[in-house]
Amino acid sequence: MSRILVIDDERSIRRMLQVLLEGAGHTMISAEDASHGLHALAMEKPDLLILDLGLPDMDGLECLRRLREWSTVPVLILSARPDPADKVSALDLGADDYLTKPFDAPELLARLRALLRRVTTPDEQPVISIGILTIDLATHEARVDNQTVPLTPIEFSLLAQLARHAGRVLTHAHLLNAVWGPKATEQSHYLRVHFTHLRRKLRDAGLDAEVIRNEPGIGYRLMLEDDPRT
Amino acid sequence: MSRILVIDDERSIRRMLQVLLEGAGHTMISAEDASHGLHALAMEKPDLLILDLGLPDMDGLECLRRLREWSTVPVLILSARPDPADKVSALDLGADDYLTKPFDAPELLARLRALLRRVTTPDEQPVISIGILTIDLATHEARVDNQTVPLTPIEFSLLAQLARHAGRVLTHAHLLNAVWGPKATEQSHYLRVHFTHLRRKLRDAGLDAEVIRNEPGIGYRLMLEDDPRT
DNA sequence: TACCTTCTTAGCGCAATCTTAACGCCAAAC
DNA sequence: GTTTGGCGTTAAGATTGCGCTAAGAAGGTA
Repeated sequence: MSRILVIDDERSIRRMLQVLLEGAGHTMISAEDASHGLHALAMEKPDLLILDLGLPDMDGLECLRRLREWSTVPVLILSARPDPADKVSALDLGADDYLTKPFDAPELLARLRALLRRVTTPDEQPVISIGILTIDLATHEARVDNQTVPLTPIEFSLLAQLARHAGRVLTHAHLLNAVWGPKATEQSHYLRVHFTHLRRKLRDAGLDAEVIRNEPGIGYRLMLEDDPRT
Repeated sequence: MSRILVIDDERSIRRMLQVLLEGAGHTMISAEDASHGLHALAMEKPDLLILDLGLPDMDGLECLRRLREWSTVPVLILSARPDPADKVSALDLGADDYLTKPFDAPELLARLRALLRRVTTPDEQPVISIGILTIDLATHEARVDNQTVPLTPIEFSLLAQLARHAGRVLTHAHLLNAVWGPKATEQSHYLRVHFTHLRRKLRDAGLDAEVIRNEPGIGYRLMLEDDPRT
């Protein structure tokens, strides 16, 4: 998901954050003091910085001030001091959020998500790419070879459902529920008709229609790669 | 400095925030329940929203979810419940920060400054140009070939909405919220009528009316270039 | 008051899309 | 070898969504 730099001198905290962040799908880079941290920030260009204020070689606030002279990376401060005045100085020096130790792990992750969401540019939309097929959830566009395939609303949402869980089988009931609502979970013939249309349009656009595969009696799946196990 | 909307049902809190915010140089707008708050958000377009989760007419999280369907305003949550799980849900529904009552006034102000600093992006240009069409958000003027096109307020704000997100599909609900407010999210026939008028005026001014394209069942989009597919 | 602009509401026709039904195919089960 | 259930395909109504027009309603101004 995102690359996160942690500057903290305590090995145990770094360990704990590593488990936490990688468990959430992020990549973690770490540094154990301010000078290495600033160097890593310049070299690695992470998406976000978690900064402990209690560093051995430099005051944490000073570190923050220096990096803000040239970097706009979002910064979440970790600190053992719960004094509100500390929070105010850190936030005014350019920090984006401030958590006091001990912190609640799910809350930390949620605050990271909030920061990353705010920072990722709005045109960096959720786009799913599978081979030459790309599905843009925000603009409701499906492209093959960068050529837009005109899909109807139902066709698009079927494809989007499959793409969201690419490679896995989605049951008839799941697809019907997601596209037509809970009242249609029995109408599996809808799927046969609309998948015919969808496959035809994808084939006309130059895509191997085998990418949408049927699992008899179960449902449908979108193949991730050309995986020629019959 | 900034215009801040406060949605809170307690008069005493609103009073206190008023003193606090205006003392810091901001302008405060307030609403005492969710429905008035959503209305004020659509009408006043504040720079930031402070939302209390304990509202009389609607669950605060529901209110947040609704406004996030069409607004990207930064939101700071105020809540009496310190449960971390509440924080996680609110942050994941689109909140940017979360403070529990009672809060420290200077910390609140600092967190507001941090949010506003992060959000006030210099890239919101007052003039948007797409081909021979230019839209001046400051003077509320639309020009084709440097010739002013006389638009009514609703027509202009529809066009401005599309232009702000040129190339992307804006859903019916998004447009209706942005132009008419949250009470009109179902009245999609408004869009048909006013887009007819808008397209006619643009066509009379010499612009290809195809620049405003309909995505059936979804919404409308402003085409970026002449993209003669189909 | 009268006039003018703008917005709201209703209704019509058309085209795109969806639903429904019917038919043939295939593979597994009997 | 026959039957049966699930699937793909096609085509015909039925429905929906859209563009458009026009007639009130509302609000502002002289």
